[in-house]
Amino acid sequence: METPSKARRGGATGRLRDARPRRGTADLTRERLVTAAAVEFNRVGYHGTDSNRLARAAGYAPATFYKHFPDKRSIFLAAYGAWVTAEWSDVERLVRAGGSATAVAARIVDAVLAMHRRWRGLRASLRGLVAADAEARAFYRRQRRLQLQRLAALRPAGAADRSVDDALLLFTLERVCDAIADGELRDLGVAVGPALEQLRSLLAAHITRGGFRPSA
Amino acid sequence: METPSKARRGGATGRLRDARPRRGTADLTRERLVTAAAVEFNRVGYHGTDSNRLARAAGYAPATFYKHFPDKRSIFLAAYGAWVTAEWSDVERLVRAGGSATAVAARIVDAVLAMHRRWRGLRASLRGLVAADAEARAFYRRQRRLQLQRLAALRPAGAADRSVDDALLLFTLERVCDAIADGELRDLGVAVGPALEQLRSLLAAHITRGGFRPSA
Amino acid sequence: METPSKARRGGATGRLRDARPRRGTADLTRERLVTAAAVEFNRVGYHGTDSNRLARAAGYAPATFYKHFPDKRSIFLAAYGAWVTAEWSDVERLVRAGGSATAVAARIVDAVLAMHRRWRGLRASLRGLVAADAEARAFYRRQRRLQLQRLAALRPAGAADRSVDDALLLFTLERVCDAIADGELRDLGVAVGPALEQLRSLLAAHITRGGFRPSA
Amino acid sequence: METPSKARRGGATGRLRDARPRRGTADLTRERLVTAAAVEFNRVGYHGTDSNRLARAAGYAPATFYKHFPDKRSIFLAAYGAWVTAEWSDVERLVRAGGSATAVAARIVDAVLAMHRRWRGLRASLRGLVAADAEARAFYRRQRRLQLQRLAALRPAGAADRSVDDALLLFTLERVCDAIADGELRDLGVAVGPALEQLRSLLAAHITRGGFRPSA
DNA sequence: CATGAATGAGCCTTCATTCAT
DNA sequence: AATGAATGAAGGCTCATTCAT
Repeated sequence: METPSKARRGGATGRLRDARPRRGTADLTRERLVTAAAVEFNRVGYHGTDSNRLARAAGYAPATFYKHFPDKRSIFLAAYGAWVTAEWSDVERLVRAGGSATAVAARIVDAVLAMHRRWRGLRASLRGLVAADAEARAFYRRQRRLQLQRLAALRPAGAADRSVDDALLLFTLERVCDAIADGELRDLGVAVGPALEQLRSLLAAHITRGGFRPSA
Repeated sequence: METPSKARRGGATGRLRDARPRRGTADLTRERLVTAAAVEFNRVGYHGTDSNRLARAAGYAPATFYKHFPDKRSIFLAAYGAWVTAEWSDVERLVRAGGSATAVAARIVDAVLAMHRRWRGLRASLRGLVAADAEARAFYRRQRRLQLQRLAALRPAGAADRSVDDALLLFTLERVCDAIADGELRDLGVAVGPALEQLRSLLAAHITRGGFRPSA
Repeated sequence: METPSKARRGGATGRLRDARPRRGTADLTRERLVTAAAVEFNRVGYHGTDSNRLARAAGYAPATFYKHFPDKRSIFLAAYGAWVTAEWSDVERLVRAGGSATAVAARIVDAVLAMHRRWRGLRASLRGLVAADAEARAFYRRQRRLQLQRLAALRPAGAADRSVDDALLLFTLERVCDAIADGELRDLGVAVGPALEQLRSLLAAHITRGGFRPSA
Repeated sequence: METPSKARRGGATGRLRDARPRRGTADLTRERLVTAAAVEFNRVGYHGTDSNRLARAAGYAPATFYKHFPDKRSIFLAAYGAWVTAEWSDVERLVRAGGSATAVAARIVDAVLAMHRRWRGLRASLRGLVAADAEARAFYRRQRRLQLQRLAALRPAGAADRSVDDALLLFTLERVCDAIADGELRDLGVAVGPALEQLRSLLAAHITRGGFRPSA
């Protein structure tokens, strides 16, 4: 909803020259802005850049930015939304790929950790913004509720409600992956390998218990 | 209450114990600044105030702030440091008070949660700053290492090393208390009571296992 | 005259040649800023104004200043650079106008003195800045080297090198004109007329000796 | 008048301990302040320090500074006054030492250049302040008039007035020594040796012409 | 659709200076 | 005589945001 991640290339005005990405469709422009912003935020943090630079990073002028987003926070949340979407696409793909609970769990944990590592700057900024800004906080929690729904959707139709366990699982997974990605665990002298292993078995147990796929 | 700089001129009759002496010692001023800043940060967040306002909130002029702190981040970290110290004084007092592992655990969890609730704004700002600022991050992790040491000091002299478990305990305790204090759990539809109960038994088990008091 | 930002809204009837167009080109804005700054510095000195006032004096808001100059020193040096350019345009024009060495010398001295008188505040600030600031000093000396080159360029192609004499001449001319413009000579009881006469014959002799024009 | 350079040591309150220079006579304190300020100004320039630091450099508290000087400018001018006095003591001593005009001239030029070299930071600040501040300018010119009087006093009683030549001489000597001390000449590619030689013969000629000593 | 020059509010910081002791 | 904590005015600079084209 917030993040148009579908590729759209052809519809530009057939001009061949003019290297700069000007005069595309509104959606294409918006997408470029979000993508560039995600990279920028990840690199220097939310407060480490400004809307003029974000626009320039995507190849546009400052005012163009405000044609597509009401403010800086808004594009950040769009970037985060896209990030969550991408992460869940990964997860759902891995679930669909099938295999034993242990195998699926391991793949998911690895994928999630990879996403947290690659985008740890973005995620750190997210935590900062969520801490400081009510609207960002609301958006963040809305995203998490959506995640719970996606998780529930993975289960058979008539399965019992497991939202509490799901929540704690999400919560733990996210927090520990952040801690590993940021080097927080290492700084405390806690070995990463065992912690990861624990995450994997936690997830495997969860799958086995409630099983979030109808069939193997 | 705001700034008592006027309205107190005439009464310079050699009174010794006057209320709020303006020309106090440097230490007293610093302490006042930190205290006022903690309240202010807790109320409006790190980015919600500025050094001039912090000074005024303590009853001083802008320049006074910079006589005591090199910058805004610095006073924030001082405030957080004081907060951690206060929390641990509580914890250590409760440990010394004695009682069954269950009783001690319950008291500690309640005290920690109370501190997180009372100062949830401060803690949210801390997370934001830690996410954005390398020096704040370093300070934060140094504080946590100190906490591990304090925790270890509570155990009998020759006890085995349990730093990994300690770390995960601290981590969980802190994170869950933040989540409860911020209403994050509630927003996800997770009941607070059971979560708390789980925290208490986690801590009780930890005490029983490694026992952090020499005598029961 | 100060800041025409209000009171000019309605008349947007497609007039082409409007007075003082606000949204002009960057170059025009920059030029306006430099011009206004030169006047301002000349009037109240480098430390007598600030970047906000300089912007306002040119009819702009504070931030506009920083779109064109990184700092206050920078615009000052730009203003001084423009001043030097203007002075040398005068000098070169007078040289091209031709006449006897004596006549040319007299005209040049008069022109230079006029420039020093008109801009004595600017020049005094220059000396102050050069005394205090390493970068300003470097800029100033670079300017003087350029002057030496311009002077050399006035001579016939194969003429012998006279850079030492040129330097001393520039040096003397500048310093005495400053002293006269500032009233320094007068304050010492030294008559200005004779001093000027001496400058003129110094310059005339220099012209005759090395002759800085190919043809009389 | 402005600068008490006479040594005064004994009159302190006979205490032996207490390393800090507290509770001396007012004159002694003032002298310490001026001396420390001269060194400080010379090192970091007028705008490179502040009155608090000047006080600390002399071993006193900020308020003490203002017990002895009305403002920062004032102590700077006192320091400069002391500098001029010291320079002229040198010059007069060298004149009294006797010898040929050439020898005396050489010694004086060397002494003056040494003073300019040693205190080039102080002198640069002086030029900056004189450029910016009317009162500093007035003080500076008063000092130069005093110099003219001292110069005149070196001549036989009934000698003719030579104030114009004296002024130009002082002017040239000062300016060229500043230029050499600051490396300005060198930067223009002008050799220092010849320039100095020229200064010496200028001065020697001046001595011979008007002779500022009655007898050798 | 895109532009880019322009903005004004406001933050962080410094400094010359004072006052109660 | 000396202190040192305290000041308030102001200056340099940034940033999210807008407007006329």
